[in-house]
Amino acid sequence: MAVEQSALDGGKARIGELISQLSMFSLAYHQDDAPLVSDAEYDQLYLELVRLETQNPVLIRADSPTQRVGEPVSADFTQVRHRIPMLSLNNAFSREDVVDFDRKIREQLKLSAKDGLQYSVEPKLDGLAISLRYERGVLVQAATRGDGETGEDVSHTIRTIAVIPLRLHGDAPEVLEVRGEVVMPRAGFAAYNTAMQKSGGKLLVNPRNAAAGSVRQLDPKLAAQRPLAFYAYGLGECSVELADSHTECLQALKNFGFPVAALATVATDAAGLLAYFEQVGEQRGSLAFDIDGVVYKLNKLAWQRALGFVSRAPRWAIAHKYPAQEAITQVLAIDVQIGRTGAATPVARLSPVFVGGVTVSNATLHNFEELARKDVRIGDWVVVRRAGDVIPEVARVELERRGENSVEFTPPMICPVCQSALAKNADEAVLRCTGGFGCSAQLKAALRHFVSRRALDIEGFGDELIEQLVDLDLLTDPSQIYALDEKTLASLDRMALKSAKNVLQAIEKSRQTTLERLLYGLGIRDVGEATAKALARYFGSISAIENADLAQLILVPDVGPVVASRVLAFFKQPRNLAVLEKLRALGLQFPEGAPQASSAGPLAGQIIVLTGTLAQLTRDAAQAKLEALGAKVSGSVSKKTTLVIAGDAAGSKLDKARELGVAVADEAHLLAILASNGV
DNA sequence: TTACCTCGAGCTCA
DNA sequence: CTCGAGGTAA
Repeated sequence: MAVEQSALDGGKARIGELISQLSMFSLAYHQDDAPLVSDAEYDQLYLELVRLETQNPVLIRADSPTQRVGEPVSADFTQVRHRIPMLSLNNAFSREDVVDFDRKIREQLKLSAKDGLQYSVEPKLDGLAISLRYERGVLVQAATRGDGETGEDVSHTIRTIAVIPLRLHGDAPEVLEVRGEVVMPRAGFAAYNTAMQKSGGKLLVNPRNAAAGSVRQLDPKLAAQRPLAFYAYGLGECSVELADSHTECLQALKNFGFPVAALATVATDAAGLLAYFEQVGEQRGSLAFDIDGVVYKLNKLAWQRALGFVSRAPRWAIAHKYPAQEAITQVLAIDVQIGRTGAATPVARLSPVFVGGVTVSNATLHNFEELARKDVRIGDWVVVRRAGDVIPEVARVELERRGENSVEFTPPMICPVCQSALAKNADEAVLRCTGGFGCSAQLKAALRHFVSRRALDIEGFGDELIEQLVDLDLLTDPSQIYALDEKTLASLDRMALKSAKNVLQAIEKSRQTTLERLLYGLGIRDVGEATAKALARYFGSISAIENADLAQLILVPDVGPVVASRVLAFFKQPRNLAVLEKLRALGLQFPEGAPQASSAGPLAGQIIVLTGTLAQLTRDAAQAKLEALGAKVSGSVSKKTTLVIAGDAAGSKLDKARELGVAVADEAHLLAILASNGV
C-alpha cells in the first residue's frame, strides 16, 4: 500500500510537470508560431503523459492536453457533412472478378498489358471508417462515415486514441482530411475482456463492434479505456496536392504522423494482386487486427481521376474479400413468417453458433423454392455462412449427417398465424396469406410500418406495444390507434401512467400529418416514400387518387403499369376505404390541395440529367432544388433531355450527351441557374 | 442480421 | 437493475 501510494505520488508529480511543459510548448507553437521543441520531442512527452494517465486514471487532470474534450457530449451526436463523400468500394469475391477489374482498367485507360501500370495494395481492416479533419495542422473534427454524405461528429472519443495526432507533424496544409479505420487490435480486445471477466464487467463480443461501440460512447473517459488503434488509408478534402500516387499519399500521411498499415505495398498486374491476396491471407490469422479482405487501388492519382466513378464507388479501386466464414450447426425448426404483404417466408431456427464474430441463430431461407432446392430439413446439420454482406445464410446441408427418418419440409397450405389459405399469384413465386388485417402477423407488420418514422412517426409506439395491443384485440386496424385512451394503455405491461401519457402525446402529434406520409404509411404495395410523394404531389388529395384510373396513374412521374395497378387494387378494397374513412373520422389531418399535374416554375418542361461528382452540392440536393423549380431530373440521357450537368469525372452519360447533341454545362452553370432563380 | 450505445421509465428490493 | 425503444454500423 505504501509502495503503491508513493508510486502514485511520483506519477502525480510527473504528470503535473508534463502538463505545464506541454501547454507551454503548445502555446508557443500555435499562438507565437515559434516552436520550442521538435515535433518528435513534443509527441514523446505527450505519449508519456498518456501512458501515465492510462496507468493511473485517478490522476487525470481536467487541464491535461489529453482531456481537451474531457466532458461527455450531450444528447445526440451532431451531424457532419463530408465535403468529399466517403464512398464505398465495389467487392471482388473471386479470381475472375480481380482479373476483370484489371482488364477493364487497362481497356479504359487504353493501355496494353505491358504498359507500366501499378496498383497500391493494402489490407482491408475490419473496423469503423472515420474521417479526421485538420485545419492549419490541428485536429478540429472527427466524423463517422454515415451514409457517405453525412456522418456523426465523434471528435470527443476519437481524440482519446493516442496514435491519432492532435497536431500534424511537419508542414501542414491549410486543410487536410484523413480517412482511415478505427480498429480494436486483437491483443487489446483480449486483454480488455480478461480484465472485464475479473471485474465482472460486460464482455465485448467482437473487435469490430467493440471499436464501433467505443467510438459512439458519449463519455470520452470510457472510450479512452478501450484499446483502440487507427490506420490511415486515404484523403478527403486537401488544400494542396500532396502526391502523384496513392503510395506517395500513404507516405505523406506517415510523415504527418499517422499509422499506416505495414502490409501496404504495390503490384503491377492481376497475377500480382492475386499473389498479394494469397500472401496476406496466409498471415491473416497472425495479424494484430481483424481484416476482411485486401484493397487494390490504381496507384497513379491522375489515372484514378481519368476513370472516375460508377454510382457510389470508384472504378479505380476494389475490395477483394476473403471467403465468408462458415460454421456447422443444426436446424432446430423451420418457421414460416408472415410479412406485411402477407408473404410467407421460411426461416431456419438454428442452434446458436458463433461465426464471423457474431452468434447466428436465425437464417432466412428466402422462399419455398429456395428451401426445396437446398433441401433443408428440420434436424439437418447445415453449413452456415456469414459473408461480409452481413446477412447469414444456409450454404448447404451436410447430407452425410442426415438422419434416416428425416422428412422433407412441405410448404404450408394455410397461414400458420391465422389459418387463412395461402395463395400463390400467377406472376410471382411467393405464397401469400389471404387473411389481411384479420391475420395478426399482417396486422402487426402493417402497424409497425404505419407508426414508423418515415410514415406517421409515432414515437414510443414500439414492437412490444403493438404486440400486446393486437393480442388483446385492442387494435384491429391502424385507425384504431387514434381511438386509444390513457386507461387502456396504462393497463398494459411495462406501461404505467407516464409512458401512457407519452405515447398518447406522440399519437396526438401525429394527427397533423401530410398526404405523402399517410400514403406511405398505408402500406400500398410498391408504394415507398418516393412514390408516395409523387402521388401526393400529382393528385393533391386522397379522393383524386381513389378516383384515378390506370391511364391517369401512369401519368405520374415514375409510376408505371405495375405500381398503378397496385394503387388501383388498394383503393378497390372496401376494407382499405373503411380504414381511411375511420382515420378521417378519428381526426387525422392531412392537408389536401389542388393537383400539381402541370408542374409550374421557371424550369417547367426542362429535363435535366446530373452526371459526375458535384463539389458544392450533393446529388440529392441538386435534384431537389431543380425539381423545386419545376424541372424533371432524369437518370439517363435521351433525345428529350434538355440539359446535362457534368460534374467531375463524368462518364458515359457525358459521352451520350455529346453523341445526341444535348447541351452540356458544368456545376458553376448549375449554381448560376439556381442563384438566378433565388435558390 | 447482430452488436453496441443511450435514454427514459418501470420494477424490485432494501 | 432491467427492459423497451430508437439509432448506427458492418
